[in-house]
Amino acid sequence: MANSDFFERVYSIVAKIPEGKVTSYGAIAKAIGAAKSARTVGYAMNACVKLDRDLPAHRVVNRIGMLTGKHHFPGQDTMQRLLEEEGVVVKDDKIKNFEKIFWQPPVNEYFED
DNA sequence: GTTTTGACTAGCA
DNA sequence: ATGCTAGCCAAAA
Repeated sequence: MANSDFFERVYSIVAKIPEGKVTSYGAIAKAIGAAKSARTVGYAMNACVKLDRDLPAHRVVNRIGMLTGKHHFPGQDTMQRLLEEEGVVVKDDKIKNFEKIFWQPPVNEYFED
């Protein structure tokens, strides 16, 4: 199917992140059946910007909820601003109540194999 | 082909 | 608790 590419799998999950919620690279990696590929997930996100994807990359942070990828956005504070616009509280480059607004991506059966 | 890189994570000092 | 090291995987050079 269209998700044959690793990037497409990542994009499929990221695109499903509810507004006002966030998730981690590791969670996404696990959801697509590549729990060890958390780094590669971030790699895909960097590529997604170049591809002009409408993915909510600002909702994806590392496992502790820190905005590690903020420097990759057009503006240095763009990521945080986008999050705050959705109601996500960000403090010192870290998401407040991270565990509260954490969104666990559903593991699609198509990704299991 | 091999090497480098990176928006990660878990473990250890 | 904070900081560093090593392991991990996929794409780009």
